[in-house]
Amino acid sequence: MSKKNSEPTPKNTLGMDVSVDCVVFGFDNDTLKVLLIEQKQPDTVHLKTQNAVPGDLVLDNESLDEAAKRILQELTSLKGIYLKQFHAFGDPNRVRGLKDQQWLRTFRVNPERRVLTIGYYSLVKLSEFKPKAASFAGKTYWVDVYNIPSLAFDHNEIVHKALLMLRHELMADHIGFELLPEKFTLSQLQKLYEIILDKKLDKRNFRKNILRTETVTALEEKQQGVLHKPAQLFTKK
Amino acid sequence: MSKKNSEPTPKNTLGMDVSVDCVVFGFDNDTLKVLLIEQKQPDTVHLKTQNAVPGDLVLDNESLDEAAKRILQELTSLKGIYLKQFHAFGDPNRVRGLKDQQWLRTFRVNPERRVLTIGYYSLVKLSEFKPKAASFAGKTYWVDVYNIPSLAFDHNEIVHKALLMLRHELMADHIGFELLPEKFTLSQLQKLYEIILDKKLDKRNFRKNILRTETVTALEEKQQGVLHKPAQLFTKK
DNA sequence: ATACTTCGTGTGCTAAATACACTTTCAAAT
DNA sequence: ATTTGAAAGTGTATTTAGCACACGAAGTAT
Repeated sequence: MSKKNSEPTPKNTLGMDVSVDCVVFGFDNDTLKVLLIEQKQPDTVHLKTQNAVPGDLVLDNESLDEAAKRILQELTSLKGIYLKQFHAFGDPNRVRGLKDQQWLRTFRVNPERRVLTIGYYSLVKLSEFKPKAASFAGKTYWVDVYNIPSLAFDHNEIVHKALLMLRHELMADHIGFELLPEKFTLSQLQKLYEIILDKKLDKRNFRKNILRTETVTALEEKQQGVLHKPAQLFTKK
Repeated sequence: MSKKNSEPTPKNTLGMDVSVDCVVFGFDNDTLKVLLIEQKQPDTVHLKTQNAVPGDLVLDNESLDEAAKRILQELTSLKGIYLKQFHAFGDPNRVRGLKDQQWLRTFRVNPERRVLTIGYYSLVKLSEFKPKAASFAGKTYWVDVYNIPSLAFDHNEIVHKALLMLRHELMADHIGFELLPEKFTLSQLQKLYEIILDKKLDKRNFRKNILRTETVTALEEKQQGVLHKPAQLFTKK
């Protein structure tokens, strides 16, 4: 085998760890929230814990989409969650914090190995969400997407980009109801849009638009127990 | 160090090879083309060579964007080429062809290692393109994007997705002129749009639109050497 | 001079986007 | 029973963007 002749000089024999990070969005009727986890800390280290977006290494026999689905299901029991790959983050210096390196040294078999992460975002019905203990996480929190604390690694950048991509897709594909309960009113939906897009919308025009796209259908049912005129309920078509 | 207590079971210590594949688009005034390379073949194997999209492993100290830029510059001397990450392809079975595995065995230090690839597309001015010998490539070809032969790995899928993303971005950001010479006529630009979007456009409406977006500026110069009324030349703003 | 070819432009029509305000319906309180 | 509060639900007029359509102008070649 005359490898030498035809072969380009072999490069990068180190390999990388590949992880998937999920920016999980939820909506509580007032604010758009992102799910954070408290990073597990080494027992011996008594620093303040860091928060992060849930993520994990991609297993050897698992596709990226499968990894993302698994991460979500380790945090919650929900099935059929909306999930979308949005960007790969591969800067060689994305892990530069002291705490980040400490964390890697404790929880990774090969802490020196470069880590590439594939960003996904997912849309979750907060009403149905029940946190579960996940192997990679301690406590979980929901925080306002417009007021995110400083996160581990490059997760602030990841969340920011996820929001931009979500805005894009909300306009293009009207996926907003994925964040609402099964049954919802058009006012709820409008408020959701206003918060994600960060601007006020006109009620009548909004309704015309949504009804024209035919992504939702009216139910024969009305809101109950509100102290004003009850709204008609809708569901996704 | 009581690792055992706080640590989730370590997973996936194998690591992956991460590569970047570039779908390079060019335009020759009639067809939208994609740059393919002839994959180097092991000397001892006398099979028909396969074609592929240019790509290479990401080096240890290199970001994804840098890797993409390097791959392009190994094929051509051009600088400042338009480049955009569009998707990560990470199916564990993306390398399933016999030839693909043979190729990996010859040209990769760790041929069994799973390979993840990050897809980029780039827009190149064909007129200025001069192919260069790249370490990872044999000959290079331009082929019609609507008539792509069977490619190595999952590169047919990669090219297809790149085209979809290019269409999206062409509409949103009017990046078409990246495929044309410095100076171009609006008719050339329109033809480019028609070919990328695969549909006919109305001349007057197209001009109104382009001029309204103000992505191009008129030059004080006209086409020369054409056997009809010469068109005004434009350049990107 | 003529023929040939593409360039470059204006208008009317239709559809979509936007701005805007009042009446209705229910529950709660009196 | 009546009133009050609070969001629901609805129509129209105006502006703007999208679309279809045809002909004279400016150059080259003979």
